[in-house]
Amino acid sequence: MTDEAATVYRTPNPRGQGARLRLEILHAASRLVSELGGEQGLTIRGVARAAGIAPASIYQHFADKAELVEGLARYNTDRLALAVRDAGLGLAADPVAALHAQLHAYCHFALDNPGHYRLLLTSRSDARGPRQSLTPILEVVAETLGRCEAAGHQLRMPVERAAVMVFVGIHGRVALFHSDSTDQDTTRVLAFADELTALVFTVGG
Amino acid sequence: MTDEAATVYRTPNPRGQGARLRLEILHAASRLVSELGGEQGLTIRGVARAAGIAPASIYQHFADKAELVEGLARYNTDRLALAVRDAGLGLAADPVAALHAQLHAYCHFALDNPGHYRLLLTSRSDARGPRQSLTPILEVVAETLGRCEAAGHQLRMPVERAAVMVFVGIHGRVALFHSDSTDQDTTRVLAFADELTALVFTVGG
DNA sequence: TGTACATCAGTGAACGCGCGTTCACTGATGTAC
DNA sequence: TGTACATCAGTGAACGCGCGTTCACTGATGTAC
Repeated sequence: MTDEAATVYRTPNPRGQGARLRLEILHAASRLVSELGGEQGLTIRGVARAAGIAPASIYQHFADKAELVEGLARYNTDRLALAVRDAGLGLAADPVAALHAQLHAYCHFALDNPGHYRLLLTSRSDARGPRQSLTPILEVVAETLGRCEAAGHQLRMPVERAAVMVFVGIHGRVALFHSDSTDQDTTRVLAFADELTALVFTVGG
Repeated sequence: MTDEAATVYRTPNPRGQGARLRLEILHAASRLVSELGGEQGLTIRGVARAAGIAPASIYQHFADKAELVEGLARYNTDRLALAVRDAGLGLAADPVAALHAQLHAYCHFALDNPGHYRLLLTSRSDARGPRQSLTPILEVVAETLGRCEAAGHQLRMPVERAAVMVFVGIHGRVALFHSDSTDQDTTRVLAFADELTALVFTVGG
């Protein structure tokens, strides 16, 4: 019997380690969101199946489905923000390089995790919308742009506007990439990001 | 009994006019997509309720749910393409004005019909993706940009690239608008479109 | 050291629901003879 | 002009399904006395 294991009780986590299952659930849900390409079709029962547990077990860690989805969105927003921040770290000396690295990191996350990207832009967590959750990233970009300007790279508009410009444009490009299965050339998305970035400076580069 | 009417047969369309119901179904579904803000939650039974008919009646006009959704996407893509085309019509003398009018028309459609916009960008009609369906619009924009260039407004890049740039950027802005209930100032989206358009020219305007 | 008990991690079975789809039907209207 | 029949627009009732959620439970492990 190949699926005998499935009918057998999962060996419980040691006492006090119940929170481990919470992470396992989030991982399983993440996997599912990746496979499904979004929130649509994501079900409590499906997550339970993917995690190898009983559906009821999920309710020990999430009050309901909405809370699970919200937890998932938050989890992945944090991952994305970290990736962008980290990308600029060793490049304080060359702010333009840092800017490109950060934007490329953003693109890579979005391209490698279509389902999650869609989820964190779609999900309407009651209190804070996606804009709220993406604001930290915008601020990082704005700050880097500011350092570019200070280093003598003249902008065609105020720093904040430029940050929105670049960010929003890249978002559009990524969204189009996701919705068109024909256009699967990652490098073209990165090229677009570079090209758009060049536009906000008076001299491209 | 208030809902007596609901339990009564709809008076059938005259013979040969059965196709009318197809349109009524599409209209009802459109209304629903607007209310729901997207494809999610759109059901055959819900459409039937909204149209005041029996669920089974839908199958006379659409083979299954997928075909209904595809018909809906096509219907609205056509509406959008027409709106953009029309916006530039009386403005052959001033291509820059035509460009702005077209892009504003695009924004207005997207802002006024969030559900439809989401739908036509999300829906994966088996054969042609959204890119295919949006291509005509891109071509209209490219053509107008070409006329701008011919009229002496110098572009910072080839016409096709500029069209993609503007189009994709606006799409990003609109998408962000939709996903952030805080940011409901339509004029800012239009301003963004203008600002982005200015960027692809050597001198803004 | 023993034992009763509380706590913890996790489960099986059931609930009511709305869904997509199918099928044999109804009743009105046109057509052939 | 009458009548049998085909066609058309649309329907009611039922199907099987997977869903979210609840509830009383199981069995292991720690704690109090």
